[in-house]
Amino acid sequence: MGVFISLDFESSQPIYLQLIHQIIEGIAKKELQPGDPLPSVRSLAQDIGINLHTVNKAYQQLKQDGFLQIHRQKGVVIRPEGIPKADNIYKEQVQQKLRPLIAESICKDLSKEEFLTLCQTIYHDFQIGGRNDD
Amino acid sequence: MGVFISLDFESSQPIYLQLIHQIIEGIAKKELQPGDPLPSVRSLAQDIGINLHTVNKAYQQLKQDGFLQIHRQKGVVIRPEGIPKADNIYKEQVQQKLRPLIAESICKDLSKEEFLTLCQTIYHDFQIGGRNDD
DNA sequence: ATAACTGTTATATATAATGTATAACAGTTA
DNA sequence: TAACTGTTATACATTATATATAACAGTTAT
Repeated sequence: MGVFISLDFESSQPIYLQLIHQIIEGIAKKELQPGDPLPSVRSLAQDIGINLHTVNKAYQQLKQDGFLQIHRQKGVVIRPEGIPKADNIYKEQVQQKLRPLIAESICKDLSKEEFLTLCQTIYHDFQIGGRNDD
Repeated sequence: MGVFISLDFESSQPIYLQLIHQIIEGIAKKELQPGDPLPSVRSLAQDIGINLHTVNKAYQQLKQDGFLQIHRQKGVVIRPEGIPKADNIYKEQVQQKLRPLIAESICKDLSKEEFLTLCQTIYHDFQIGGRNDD
């Protein structure tokens, strides 16, 4: 089971945040599915050359956000019951994060249509095409 | 000209970042237009009860990003030539910021259509009061 | 039972980011 | 001259980030 984590140690973005995003992307791409095991804090830390506490910080936050389930003596797995669905509170949090990005884009004359196209491109990268099963 | 800055000192988000976002939102809403003056670092700092260096840090970054023009002995104004238009590099930066947000939304079963609707709502918020009919 | 493995906790250290506090400088304006 | 600009420098405190060890409590395989 290969580890598909790529970190940028030159980035101003904290390592534990990059780690969180990489794991979430793995889940979004269905490379990681509910029940799938993740490396132990020690093995993953050694594999990517960082401290086990940095890995643990990422795991703890992912657990807090409902992405992971952690058994003290067993191990770490993707939440078997699935990731908690988006509620209204989450949607507001998303909007709060989108706000500065959209404001800046408006200032720079990036049209709404272009912005939405940028979003669509990312969805395409994740190979999600607004699937309809009716 | 009063600048409506509202900061959340309890937030984990740095003050200078909140300040940057507020000013950019003001420009996006056309409340601040090219050539418009901004308060001096000292007066704005005193108005909102923070240090002048915190204001200066925000101003410097906004200058770096092309939003402000700063004359050493004159003052600070919204860039008279207008804000630099979005280029491909900027679009890639936007996508890089959108990526974790979209990945998380996919994990939480927020559909692409719902996500784009959230974006649309924000665009609608910025459109209010931005109507200039002549 | 021993050894190797889990997550967890504690302590300590180092560096950077953030924010404040003073002070001074150089130039402009009233 | 006095009051105002942005700018720079220094110092300090707090928090965030990251690492380094060490130990603990339970599991699992040998």
